[in-house]
Amino acid sequence: MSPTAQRPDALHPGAGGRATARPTLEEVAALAGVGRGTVSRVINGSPRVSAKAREAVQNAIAELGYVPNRAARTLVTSRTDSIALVVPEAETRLFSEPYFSDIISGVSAELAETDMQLLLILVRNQRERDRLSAYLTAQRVDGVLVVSVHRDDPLPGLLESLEIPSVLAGRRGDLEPLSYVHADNAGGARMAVRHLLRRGCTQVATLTGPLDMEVAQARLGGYRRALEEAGHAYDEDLVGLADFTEEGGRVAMRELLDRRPELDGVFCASDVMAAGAMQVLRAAGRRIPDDVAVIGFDDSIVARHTDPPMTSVRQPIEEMGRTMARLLLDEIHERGRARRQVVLATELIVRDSA
Amino acid sequence: MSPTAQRPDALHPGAGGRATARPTLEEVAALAGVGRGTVSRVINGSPRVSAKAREAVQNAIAELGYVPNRAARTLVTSRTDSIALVVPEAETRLFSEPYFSDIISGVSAELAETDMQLLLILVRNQRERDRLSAYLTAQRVDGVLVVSVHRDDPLPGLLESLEIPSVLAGRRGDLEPLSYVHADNAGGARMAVRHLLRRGCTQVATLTGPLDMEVAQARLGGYRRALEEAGHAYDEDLVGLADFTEEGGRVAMRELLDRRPELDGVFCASDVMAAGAMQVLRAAGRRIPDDVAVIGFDDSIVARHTDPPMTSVRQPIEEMGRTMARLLLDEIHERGRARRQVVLATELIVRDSA
DNA sequence: CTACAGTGTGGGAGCGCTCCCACAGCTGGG
DNA sequence: CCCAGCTGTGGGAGCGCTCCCACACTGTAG
Repeated sequence: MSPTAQRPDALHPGAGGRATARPTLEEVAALAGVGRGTVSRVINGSPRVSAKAREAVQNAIAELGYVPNRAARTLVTSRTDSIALVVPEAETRLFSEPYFSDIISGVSAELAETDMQLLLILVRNQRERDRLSAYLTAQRVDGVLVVSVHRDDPLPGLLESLEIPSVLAGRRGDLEPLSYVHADNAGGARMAVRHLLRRGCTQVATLTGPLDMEVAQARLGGYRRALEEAGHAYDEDLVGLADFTEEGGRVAMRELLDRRPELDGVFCASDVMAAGAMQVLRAAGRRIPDDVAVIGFDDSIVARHTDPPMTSVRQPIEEMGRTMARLLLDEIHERGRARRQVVLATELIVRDSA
Repeated sequence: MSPTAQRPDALHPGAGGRATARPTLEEVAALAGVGRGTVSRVINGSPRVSAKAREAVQNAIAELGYVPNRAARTLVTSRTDSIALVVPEAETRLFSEPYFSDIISGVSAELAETDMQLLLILVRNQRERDRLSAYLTAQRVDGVLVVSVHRDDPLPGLLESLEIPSVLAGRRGDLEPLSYVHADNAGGARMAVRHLLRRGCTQVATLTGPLDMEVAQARLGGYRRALEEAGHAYDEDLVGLADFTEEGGRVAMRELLDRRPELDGVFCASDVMAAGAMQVLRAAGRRIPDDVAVIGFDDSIVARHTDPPMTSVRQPIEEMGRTMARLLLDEIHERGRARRQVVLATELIVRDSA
């Protein structure tokens, strides 16, 4: 314990040592020799302050290590300077896992510049859903991000009627009134199927997600469109209804093989479904990609580790998070601005499975 | 718009229709025919209230749909009723991804019973680290959870000196003064290596994580201990230093094969390293598990999808999150209670790679 | 009958801000 | 010369709570 030993104490340079009470606006004002109002104006960036006063205040703030008390500010402005990221828990498990952390990472990156706080709210049952309603009604956040939506999810409706600024990842349907950001699911699917056709597949099947989700619908739509553009008739027997999960992919793939043993390509609406499908195909003695080419969706971590490594459609998830945050901040600051929609491009990552 | 059309409006049953301003304590008091103090006592569960008054207040609260204003409460109590989950971003990428969501899921589950809010703070560079310091010093949270720690991470030291209740996932070293929760890394590693020995391996190598992390050290320690217990000398040539990543695993595995071509088992301190190692082994013409048996750590999603599916050590991550939250709440409510440590058991999930 | 604990209660003070009104000082036009 | 009209400024009021003091109103002991 030498006197020069550095201690992580660097935050009260002015104060004479131990952690005293936090300085208030009034103390800053006293030190700067101005009134409370002037200090407040400086902090909030008002132009109506003389250069001299502004400098005095800034020095005082630095000297005291002043940080505004958020609660006091919230009490009078009824802004909270915080937004909620709501995750319907059921979805988290379905989506490829990195999705979740990447969205958060993007949102957080965008928020880092502001002094907004990010509140995380997982909703896993009706009770928690009710709590969330009460929470939102009590105006405890300035805005809401929703990570994934089912067609019949009541949450977006609630947000709409409460008129809370909000942005969804994905949408409920074509005419989603709330702002949302999503990847070009249809385009990605179309790109994948075209890739299969180009490499010579003539019997291209698909494994879908749960069709009460717009993402699943959109990916199926892209599949269908690519086939039709290439002059193939849409054949329902080539469509395997599944649920984004590995086990669902296995089951649907088996049925598909029974119905259409001659199929030579499969576009899967998620990587884990594709992984399941690949297991089934291999068990059935099909070589990948020679007998059957397989493409997944998400470009998640499993895509790199299947055997062979999987060709997959990548969506810019972190960018989606960033965009969501940006839209939300806009909506919060310019109340009543029109809702906005953003579609981000997807990309085909070609590996060895197709 | 029929008059009976249901609107999601159920939260102001007493109010005569449109969203009016939120009711205050005072209005509740007026309606219940009591004073402000009595209402406050009822809300905060004080015993010094007559049954009659309590009932009147509860009715008034229900009728008005009253929800206390958090900011006002915070202003006077200087409790914030929120805790921060801090994620040093660099780590997130290293750890197998589900780790992150599972910890959050556990924490959130535990918090659901309380009215604590969960704040998420990602720290990815020095600037954000500074902001966090200011944030914590300004007492904007009642407690802090830290998701993963390096030996030289300054954050735990800061938390210690600010005396903020905090719980770490993992620890810096043997004598970690802060509360922490971690999996039995050493035990899991030992279990894995014993499994390899039991199946007949005689030359068991290991791939380590970065040794400035205690987890990596502990897993290496478990490896060493199992070998010594079985009467094998510790052989440095069988230890490949890596960094938890897939590429790191590949590089270290190649070196290991050069040094000790006769090795017949590898314990890897993470699944993704094991996946990288398996690629290298296969490329070198080794059959898994017949020529070389491989075990990973984390039992993450990749473990199920490698070829062959990987035997791996599972840690109870969600349970870790839950426990962290529980310890933190205790520490917040009983200020100055002794720091606590919790170690949770790991489990060997046997698949086909060993 | 007075004294005196012990309950339950009302309401003032005050947490640290922002908002806004009043006012001082300084132009410049009539 | 006065009176607008600008800046820039100080400080009162008040946001919605909790804390705590003072004050009934009981009941029991002296």
